[in-house]
Amino acid sequence: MVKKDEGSSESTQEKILNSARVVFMAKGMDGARMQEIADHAGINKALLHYYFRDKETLFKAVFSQTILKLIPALSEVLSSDKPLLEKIPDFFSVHMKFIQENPMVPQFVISEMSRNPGLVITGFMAIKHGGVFEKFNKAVQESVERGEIKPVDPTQLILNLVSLSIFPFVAKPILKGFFNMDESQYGQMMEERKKVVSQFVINALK
Amino acid sequence: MVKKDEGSSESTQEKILNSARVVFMAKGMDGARMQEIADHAGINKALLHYYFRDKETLFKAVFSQTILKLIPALSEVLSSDKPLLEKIPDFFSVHMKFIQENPMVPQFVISEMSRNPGLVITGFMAIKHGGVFEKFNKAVQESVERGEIKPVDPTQLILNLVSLSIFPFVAKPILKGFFNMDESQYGQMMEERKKVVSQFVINALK
DNA sequence: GTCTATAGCGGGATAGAC
DNA sequence: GTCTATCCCGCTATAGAC
Repeated sequence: MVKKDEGSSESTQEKILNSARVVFMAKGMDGARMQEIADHAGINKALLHYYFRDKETLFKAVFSQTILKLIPALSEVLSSDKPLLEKIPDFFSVHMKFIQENPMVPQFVISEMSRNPGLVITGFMAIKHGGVFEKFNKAVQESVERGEIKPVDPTQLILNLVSLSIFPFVAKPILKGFFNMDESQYGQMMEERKKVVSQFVINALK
Repeated sequence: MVKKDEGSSESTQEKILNSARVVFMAKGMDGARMQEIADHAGINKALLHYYFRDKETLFKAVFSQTILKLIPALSEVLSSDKPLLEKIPDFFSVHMKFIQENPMVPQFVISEMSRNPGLVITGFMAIKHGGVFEKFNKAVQESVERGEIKPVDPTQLILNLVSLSIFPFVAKPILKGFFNMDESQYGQMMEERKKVVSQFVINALK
């Protein structure tokens, strides 16, 4: 809708990818229009097809780029060398910061999952091969053995961490409407939430 | 794709709504095709438009029907008269059971939120006017005063409850792929989760 | 109420000049 | 590499017979 990149120093390819990211995230694969992406990039449709054969190709390029951005944020804290209980606040801090800076990503990933699960799964396999998960499993196990935390299934714990940090962003429009918050009140609540939720999880574990 | 309702005793209107629900949930508003809904209902496109003027009208009918199904499940436990700590397992049991029986609902709601936030927000206002939230607030406050639980922001607590129960369903394809689970293993994990997550929250509160 | 047939157009993709 | 012009299919929606 709005031209953004006129006269910038980005390459055309970069302009297209950035514009496509914005539009795909806002409208999803089906809702997005090649025309709108072209307009946003300040070029025409033909040139879009010159760089990316078709819509599907462009979408996949954007999607894998997005997933590759998400994964380091997910991995970073889980595989650090800190004791488990200190990882928790770090996890929420880093993870929620990433989502605040890329607010459309979780919703985008979740929405496109039902359209093309294979694409998403392939993307997330990258984490697995990094060994992040095994490392975290071991840290939990050792922490239990040292009596620092109650026995807990590491898989369920990760699910809890991710659930608690992602969901409130995904449900943002519902929350804002429901609690009658403006943007700054919502932001304040999410900021508060980083602390609240860390303490919540630590209490549950100790 | 598959005819389902031939010779059934449902009214045509019911057939349409049921088929539309299935197709819209699977493909979203943009991805759904009127032809597919017609096929699924065993009628033709023209008849679809006879009952529902256009696609938007049909979609809204399905959507509000869906929201109205979700809300009682959300409200039921929160506003019961049980002590707070007994509400927790009830909440997860009822809420997760609902989602298991209507697995596409959360993803549907989340996906369509970005397309039309107003529609979703209006739907959820029904809870507010039921006074469910105030009742829960009060229950938390009293429980804190009686020293049964640590002080906690009721809003954040609800967010925690909903996050913990909804997210693993929304992210189902990722989880199945990531942990390499088949359908029955996934189901078993979610069953296990009802207990695990109740205990997790109770530990965090006490 | 239910059907067949078709209008009408939005939008992805391509031809071809520069 | 970038443009204008256009094709053409898919899909919503409607006309009109029964």
